[in-house]
Amino acid sequence: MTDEEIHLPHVRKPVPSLTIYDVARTAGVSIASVSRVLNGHSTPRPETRDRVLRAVQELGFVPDGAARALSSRLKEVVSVVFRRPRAETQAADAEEFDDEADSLFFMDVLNRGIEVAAQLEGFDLLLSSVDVHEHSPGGKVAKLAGKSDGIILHDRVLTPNGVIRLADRIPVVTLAGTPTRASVNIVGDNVAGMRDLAKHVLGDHGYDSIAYLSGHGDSPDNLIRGKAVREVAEEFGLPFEDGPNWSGEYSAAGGARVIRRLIEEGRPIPRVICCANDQSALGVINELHRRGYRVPDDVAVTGFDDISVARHVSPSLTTVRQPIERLGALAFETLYTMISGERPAERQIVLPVQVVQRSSCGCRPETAPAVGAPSVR
Amino acid sequence: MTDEEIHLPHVRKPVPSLTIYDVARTAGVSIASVSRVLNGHSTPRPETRDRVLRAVQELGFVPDGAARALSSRLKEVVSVVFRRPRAETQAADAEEFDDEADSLFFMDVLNRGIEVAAQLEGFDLLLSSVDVHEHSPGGKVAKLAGKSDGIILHDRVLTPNGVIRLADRIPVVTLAGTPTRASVNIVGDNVAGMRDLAKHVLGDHGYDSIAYLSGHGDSPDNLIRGKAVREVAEEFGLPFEDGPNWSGEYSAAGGARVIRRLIEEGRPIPRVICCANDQSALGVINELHRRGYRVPDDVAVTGFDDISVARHVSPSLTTVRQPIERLGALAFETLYTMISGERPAERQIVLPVQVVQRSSCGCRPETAPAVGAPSVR
DNA sequence: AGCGTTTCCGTAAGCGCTTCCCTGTGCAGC
DNA sequence: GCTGCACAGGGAAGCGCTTACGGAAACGCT
Repeated sequence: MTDEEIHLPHVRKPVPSLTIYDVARTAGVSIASVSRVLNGHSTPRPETRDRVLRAVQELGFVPDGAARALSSRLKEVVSVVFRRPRAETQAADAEEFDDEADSLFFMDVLNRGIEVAAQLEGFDLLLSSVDVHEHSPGGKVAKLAGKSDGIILHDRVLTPNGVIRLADRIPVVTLAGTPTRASVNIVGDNVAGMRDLAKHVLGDHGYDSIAYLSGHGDSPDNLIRGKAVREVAEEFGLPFEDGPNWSGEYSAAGGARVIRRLIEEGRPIPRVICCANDQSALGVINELHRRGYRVPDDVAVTGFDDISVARHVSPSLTTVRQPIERLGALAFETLYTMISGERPAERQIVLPVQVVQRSSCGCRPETAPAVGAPSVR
Repeated sequence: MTDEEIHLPHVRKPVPSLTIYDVARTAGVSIASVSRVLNGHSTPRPETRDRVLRAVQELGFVPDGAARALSSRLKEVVSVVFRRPRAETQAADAEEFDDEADSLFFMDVLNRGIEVAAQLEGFDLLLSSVDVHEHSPGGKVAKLAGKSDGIILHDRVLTPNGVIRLADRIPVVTLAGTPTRASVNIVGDNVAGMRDLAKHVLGDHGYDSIAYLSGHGDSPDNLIRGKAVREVAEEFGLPFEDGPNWSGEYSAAGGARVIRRLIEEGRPIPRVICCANDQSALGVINELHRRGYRVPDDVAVTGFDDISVARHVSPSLTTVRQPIERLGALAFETLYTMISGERPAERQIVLPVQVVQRSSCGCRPETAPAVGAPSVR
């Protein structure tokens, strides 16, 4: 008689999972009452209420989200879409993969901000990435539209036209993108932040040359930041560099690569390197150290974002703090009002940012109290 | 007569979004045929097929996920739940918040691994965090169960009993947790990894004392790692320290705090500090530098996980590489087989890890003037 | 007591899909 | 020309819930 699992036929749901009918039966009421109790509507009599709740408790009932969504026309889900560097986890070159992957750090924090804000309204996040080489991410994103009440698009997921088309079907908010007639864009104040930072290094420190190590070429944030640095350099009448040779792709490996090539080709290193984000600044600093350059004594380096490790490295990183989580939260909140049927007040919301002066620009001596910097070298 | 929107009563969906009926009408077929075409079932005639696809294209139709899920009993969604340090984004102390938040780095990478694997099967991730102070996360998690086909639980979300209760209703996989009779646990080989690492610093380098800077007290990973270090220390007959004074809470700030107190209280610093993860190791190293200690010359420090920044800091961090993304992918794959109705082969899957020797243990001279491979070893 | 209100709750109609079942058509075989 | 069969595709049921509607019960008032 020991015949466990002889050949049970690949079933979906062996247990026909309990429904609201089961609860109704157990409680001796109608399904309508169960629903009302569960949703706190139209205050049922306390006694009925108790009966239902007891039945729910006893059976361990959890209402099916799909059925609720279908019926109430609200899924309580918003999708978040971002671009991911590589298609496969099992990429051949794991090292390379990791390096690319770390450019996602910023997004992770952003997503967390969205998530926390969403929880407050009882919404959950449907997270989805599209491959950076995906030709038409439109299809994938459309599928998500079917699973959610609204969509938050990170940088560079869809073209402005794609965004418009999507936004006709479902509320859309973009992060660090560009606003369209149908979607709202949320962004940090790149111009003010980068200008302040550039003015600080050029003005306060008086360095005599500067470069912008760029992020992804098609990222609006990147373009704007680079332009800001250039403009400040011109205002100061100082030499400025950027372009294809200065493409750090937002990653530590990318930043290091730029420096490596620079040195190998014997080109001069500018006195200041303004990086598009913190990750690439980390790579730059590390590579400079490797080659025997001192930061900030020989070269000053700055970042952007103020990710948490920025203050835990030596030299600690001078950067521009973006209210990352707040950006995410605001994205959700905006989307939420759109889902509720209101039309958003503005097409774009710009959040203030703030220069954070640490050591890598030359502001603070590295090892404050004691022995000379044992860190760097 | 200019009475635009006199007082339209807060509608949900002004546009009664198109349905499969609209497509059917446009294509001149029945909804059954549309459904069949869309799902590739029972090969309809090419001509019909084209008509339908053209209609879909023309209208920009996207099937409603909730309706599909309700009908087909498959949501194509898995939930991922993790603990989040603080409740509110707008926490008063932003600095503090960030520090806590960076302990989430590991999870983000893990989640990415899950996500990529899920995409391969057409599944999406429903991301949800529970507050670390939440008393009974069971309710929140139960709600998620209603929205998904399976659940992946990070470290310390539910008690083993809670996991069992949940796993009776829906497939559950835990990450770095403990296996139960109904759920599967996926974990890196903490014991082997930590033992190898400890043997390396104690054996190969011959250091004479060691401490374990712990992570969260109730994290299984943390407990096991600490135990491994202790055992190796005992095998070598060397002094070992851990305990409440050595609680780094997995964060850079936590690691720094431990060192700060240690120094302020004038207690001796062990020759080696094995940290529970990379983040806290970063904090430790930074604080040691601040106080004038050299790493690895005065104190050797190691991490765990091999997050990407580990090789972009100076000194680069000796650590144990976990196949983080692979862990996540495996979690999904396992969950997927469970959702498909198969029972998992094992209650627990342990993935191999690997010691990565860099500078912070004393292995490599810091400023390598060389050009070549800055990578692993 | 009689009537109008209000409250509570059951009935049933969907929500937008998938899929079973069955009809209608075209075609091969006799 | 008739029967039998394969197959494309339509009708309709049903997934598990919310909610409009309306009946019954309970209450307040004259």
